[in-house]
Amino acid sequence: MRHLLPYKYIEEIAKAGSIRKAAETLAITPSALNRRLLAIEDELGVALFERLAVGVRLNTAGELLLKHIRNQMSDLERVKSQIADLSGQRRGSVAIACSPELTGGFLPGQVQAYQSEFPGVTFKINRRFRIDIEQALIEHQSDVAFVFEPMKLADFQTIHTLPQQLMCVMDSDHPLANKDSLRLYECAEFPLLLPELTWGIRHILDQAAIKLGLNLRSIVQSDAREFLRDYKRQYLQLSFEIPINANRLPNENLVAIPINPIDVPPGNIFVGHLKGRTLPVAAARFLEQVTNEMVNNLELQVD
Amino acid sequence: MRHLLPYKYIEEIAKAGSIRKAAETLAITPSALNRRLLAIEDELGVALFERLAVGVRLNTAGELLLKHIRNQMSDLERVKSQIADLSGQRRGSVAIACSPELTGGFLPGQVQAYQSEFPGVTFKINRRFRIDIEQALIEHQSDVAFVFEPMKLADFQTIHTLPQQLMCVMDSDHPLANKDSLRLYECAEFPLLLPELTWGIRHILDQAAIKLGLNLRSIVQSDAREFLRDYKRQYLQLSFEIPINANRLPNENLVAIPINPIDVPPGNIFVGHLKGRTLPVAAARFLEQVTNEMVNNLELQVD
DNA sequence: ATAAGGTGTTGCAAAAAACGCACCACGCAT
DNA sequence: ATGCGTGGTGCGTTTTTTGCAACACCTTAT
Repeated sequence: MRHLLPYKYIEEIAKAGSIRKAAETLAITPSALNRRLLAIEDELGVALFERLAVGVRLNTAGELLLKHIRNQMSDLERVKSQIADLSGQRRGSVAIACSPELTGGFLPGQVQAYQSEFPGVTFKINRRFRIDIEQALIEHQSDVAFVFEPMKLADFQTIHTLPQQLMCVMDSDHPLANKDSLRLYECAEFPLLLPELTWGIRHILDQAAIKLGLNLRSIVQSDAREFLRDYKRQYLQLSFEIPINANRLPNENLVAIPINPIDVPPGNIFVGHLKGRTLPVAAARFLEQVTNEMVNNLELQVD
Repeated sequence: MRHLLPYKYIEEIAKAGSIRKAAETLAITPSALNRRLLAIEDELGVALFERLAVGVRLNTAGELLLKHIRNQMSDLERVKSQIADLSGQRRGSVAIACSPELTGGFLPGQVQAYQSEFPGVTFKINRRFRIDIEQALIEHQSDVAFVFEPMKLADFQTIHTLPQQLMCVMDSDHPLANKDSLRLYECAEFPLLLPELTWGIRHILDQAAIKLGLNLRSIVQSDAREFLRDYKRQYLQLSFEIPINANRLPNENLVAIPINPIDVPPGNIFVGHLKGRTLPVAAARFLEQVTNEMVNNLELQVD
């Protein structure tokens, strides 16, 4: 939409923190961009940016307007998606923010299932830590979010929650491999493969360890899921997973055993979107599909 | 805001039902307006209007977009009001839709009180029947609404309700004037001054009369409050009022006596705005003031 | 201190977009 | 058939926007 180009300009200037840099990415001259900004500020009667020697920075008024701009642009996308939908075609783009715990297995399968039915819909999946996910929604970088143990829920509209009891993953010939359930102190006696502090799994484990007075010895710590997956276990090392991934273990020699809920309370996967927002058709339908799948197929697995 | 002129154009075309007529009120050539419309439709990839021989009419897609446009414009007004507010100045415009029962007395006093504190704020008061008020909110013609006995509340966000027991108004030397409370059959024996069917007061009275099997004899029926006010009572005529107006009777010779709630249940004044909308600062503050006044001063009067 | 490199801003001429006018094709009522 | 109204279009003109260059200012490195 050409007519709300000024909005895009403001957004870009705010992001770049400099008119000249923004002008470069917008492929126009700094002078032209500057004049448009001045024109808008003149119309509004207030400055939107404060001018620094090194560039510009959003004003309070600017922040207010920028929020409106983002809302407005997203809402226009939603309208366009609705319009496309009523002519029979299902098009659009779904931007997903998800915890690193959820990048594999279930979610890709759901995206694939949706896309096989509606090939016109494109997806963008962004891996975000639990502390960053809400911000991604606020900035309208993502339409929907799948978070394991979110930090905040202030601007988060929860659609569905799925409890996940932590599981311990080990080689099938591990001393603990025959148990039905594990206490945390049993795990603590072995070297561990732990994710970074930014992960929800790690957060739950750390809190439990503090409560129980245990010391978890981390041998290898990584924020790359693939690394932990392909790393060959040795010295009886243990790692941890959540049930939604447990039936898709990378190696057939591995087993996953649930940890006793007395030691480690179950975490929750939160599914939702930005509060107060009406989602585009494609995103809403996808969310519907996923929550249905969770209710019908995943919650039964817990039994 | 010059840059969303296209939105204004679409809105005007939809209202006028013809490009040429819209062009006239917009003070541009039909050709220019037409080309802008075509450009927008081209950008969206869909027609927004269906072309008839006598003009144009909104498409389904057009209705969708128009709703977005109205939302967007209102929200921009809100942002502008917020921006003005944080620079200390309280400016803006408050558009009020209110039932004819509420045009006098209380509401003008409230507007006056607010305006004496914030002279920069302008007001628009639109008298609307109970059946039309919600539509006025939906079309963003009004920011806030004061309705006596609303018809629908589907898109209405209620902020406050104030119960109003109907009162009967008569000359101070009327045979009924000494009573503390009136039964409806007592009133039915005298000629009545009734408002139109579109009024909430009339609706309540009619329903009560049907339930009790009474026949209310209307001598003068009018939808103009001023007429009923200035009309000189004769032949022992009675009229009806709600308590919020009862202490501002136009004539000192008149008295207002409550009707027994057994016969006529109390009606309600609903105060609120469009559901899902964030009001501009001025409108929100005004609403705050009015509801405070209602809670602190009016509800006590009932005792 | 001085020079260099960055920032936002502004005159001015060129380019682009929007506009008004006249005109066309079409549908409907007289 | 004949007006009269409608939306759409080609073309010259006007208005707006853009790009270029230069300016004034500040920060940072020399």
